[in-house]
Amino acid sequence: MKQATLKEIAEKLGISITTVSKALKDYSDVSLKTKTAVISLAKELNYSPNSFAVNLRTQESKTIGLIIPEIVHHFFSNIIKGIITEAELNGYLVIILQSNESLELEKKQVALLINKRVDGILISLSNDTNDDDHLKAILERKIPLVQFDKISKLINSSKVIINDQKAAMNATQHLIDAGFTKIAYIRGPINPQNAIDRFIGYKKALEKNDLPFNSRLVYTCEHVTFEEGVFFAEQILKDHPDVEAIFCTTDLVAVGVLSYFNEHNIKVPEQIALMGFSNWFMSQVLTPKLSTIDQPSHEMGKESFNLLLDQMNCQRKGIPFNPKIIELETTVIVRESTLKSK
Amino acid sequence: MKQATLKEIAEKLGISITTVSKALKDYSDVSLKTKTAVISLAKELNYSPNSFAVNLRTQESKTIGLIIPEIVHHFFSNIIKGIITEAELNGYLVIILQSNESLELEKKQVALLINKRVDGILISLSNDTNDDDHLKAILERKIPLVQFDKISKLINSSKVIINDQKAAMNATQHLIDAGFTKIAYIRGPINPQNAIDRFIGYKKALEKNDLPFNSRLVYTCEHVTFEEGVFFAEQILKDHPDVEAIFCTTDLVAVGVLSYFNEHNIKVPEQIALMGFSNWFMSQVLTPKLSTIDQPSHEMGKESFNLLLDQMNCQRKGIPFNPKIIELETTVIVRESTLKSK
DNA sequence: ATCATAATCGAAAACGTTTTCGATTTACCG
DNA sequence: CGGTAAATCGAAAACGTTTTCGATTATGAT
Repeated sequence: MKQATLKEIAEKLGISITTVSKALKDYSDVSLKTKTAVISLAKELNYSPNSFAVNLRTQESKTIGLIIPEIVHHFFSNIIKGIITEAELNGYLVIILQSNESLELEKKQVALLINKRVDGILISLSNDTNDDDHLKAILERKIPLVQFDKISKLINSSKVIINDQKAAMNATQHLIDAGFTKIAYIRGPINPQNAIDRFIGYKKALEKNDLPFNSRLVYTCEHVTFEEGVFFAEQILKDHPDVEAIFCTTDLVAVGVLSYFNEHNIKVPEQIALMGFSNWFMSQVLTPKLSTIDQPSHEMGKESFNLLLDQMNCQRKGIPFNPKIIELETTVIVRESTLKSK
Repeated sequence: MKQATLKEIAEKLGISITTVSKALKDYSDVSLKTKTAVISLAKELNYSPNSFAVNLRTQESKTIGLIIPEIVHHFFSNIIKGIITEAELNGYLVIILQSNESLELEKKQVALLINKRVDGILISLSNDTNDDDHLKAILERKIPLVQFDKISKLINSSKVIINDQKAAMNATQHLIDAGFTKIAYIRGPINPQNAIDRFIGYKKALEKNDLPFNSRLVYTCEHVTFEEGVFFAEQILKDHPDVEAIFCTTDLVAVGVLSYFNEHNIKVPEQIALMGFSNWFMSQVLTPKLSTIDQPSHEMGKESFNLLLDQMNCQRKGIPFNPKIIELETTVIVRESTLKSK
């Protein structure tokens, strides 16, 4: 049972391919009679256009590429879900690639997507990324591009982000308000913009409250893993036995810290308070429940796709497009791990 | 900066398109001299073949489709990771769709992938799926197909699964060995084969140990959520105050149960033991740590892709292909939630 | 019957590649 | 120098669609 083509329909009906094509696309210069004949035969033969041919002819594939550092990650998988559901609603399919936090792989994947001639690219940069050339290549080819979450400020594309500085400030302020003054910070890697911004937010909150900033209270993750959380928990205790609270760049690291504390009978928050970032599902089922910052991940995915869609539509119509930057709201989620009174 | 084509290269070199194409594909009937000339000019112009044209000509796109019930799910996102990394290594890209546990959407998505003419399809069925027609349509079109995890036995395709019956038997046996006899079971929905098999495994383990099977000890999830775990925890306590252990069809549900117990000061495992299934990451950081069954999710993704690859290769060469079924090993992970002695 | 207009259709080019097969050129040997 | 084999090249078809533009037919008014 081979796939039917326009040619077959045309031959069976004794008309031209052109007319069949036009009938199916409801052109006004086809008579009602032939239209209905074509449509019914097409249905009968279970015709559907050969997308390879359509792609070649129209120079677009209704397919976009998505490059993400890591899929097995509550925050990112939520974003993916937001993107692909929104894409499907708008007739687009999504090719997903995982850069594995490697710049090298990320560059290969960008090249791959350019060669595949996807209609647009969505990207969140890897922790390793300290270089723009591959993103510039996208812009040069005039391929619509949206960056989200981990972005490069220098690239003039649409972006969907949160205000990481403000969010980290709010988190730190919450700790201060809850009565903690000696607050250690486990920060993200040196490259990502959001790790930089969150660190600035932490510092600014201290300044604002006339608390001293001590760089020895800051620990830097390379890979942002559970294991690093465990490791730094021990380290912090050794370096600063009098630390009152720990703020982590992301929930996964906080869970590592908590795991170490639970293992060593250190009471959270009685002895040390703990604050995460991202509101992973698991943070609400831990003992104690983890205070954190909620990021609207699903919405971030949805907005990212819609910005890309806008740009792709402009592209098709030849209308100039001005990149937009969307900043989504975050909220402090207060749970048990930062409540001194308890 | 438009993309270079074979035609442009041919014109600049004063040779035919044919020769350019053959030179780039290292045909033996092109002289070394023209080969090097073509290759160097191609590199200079940054030539890469137009994939739309290649697809049309070769009738394949080096793209496969993946339909999965839910992305935000530790088990499934691990599978996805396994699939896309293995696919990329073999020169394939992956279009991911999420059926949202809905049969209707799953059918639409299968139709979408068929129309897109992907080279192959990987699918894990939704909980709603109690009907085969869309899968049959895939087979009829001779599109390579691999089912994994949640499969339909009636469809003659390759499959990658675990032995759910055995795994659930082992889990139940572990509970019995640990000294629990009155064991409630929170099972998965009625349709999925793996939910059926796990239930059978639970029953068989009871029989084997001459323990009575009581259908009132079995609770059925519709959506397999955290909330259902919470709900059934309360229900079970009400219905069977003397229950000794609860075995859950998946970790997420077990976490719901545990959450309810923690909230109501019911000690696990001292008062009631708790066993999950799937070994989600979070199960090891809960208090108490959750005993569970480990499923090799990453490997499941990898094997699934490789089975599909075998079939796609046979397809291309016209070699007949016999569907294979791979059964991966599971292991019981004993942690705190089932250790009576503690 | 004539002509203008509207309605309907189809030829053909184009998208860019791959591959078959025939044509041409070169090399070599007697 | 003639002839054969080997080396090198290119014309053309094919993949299936979309769209332009010219051709044909039908319609209606005069």
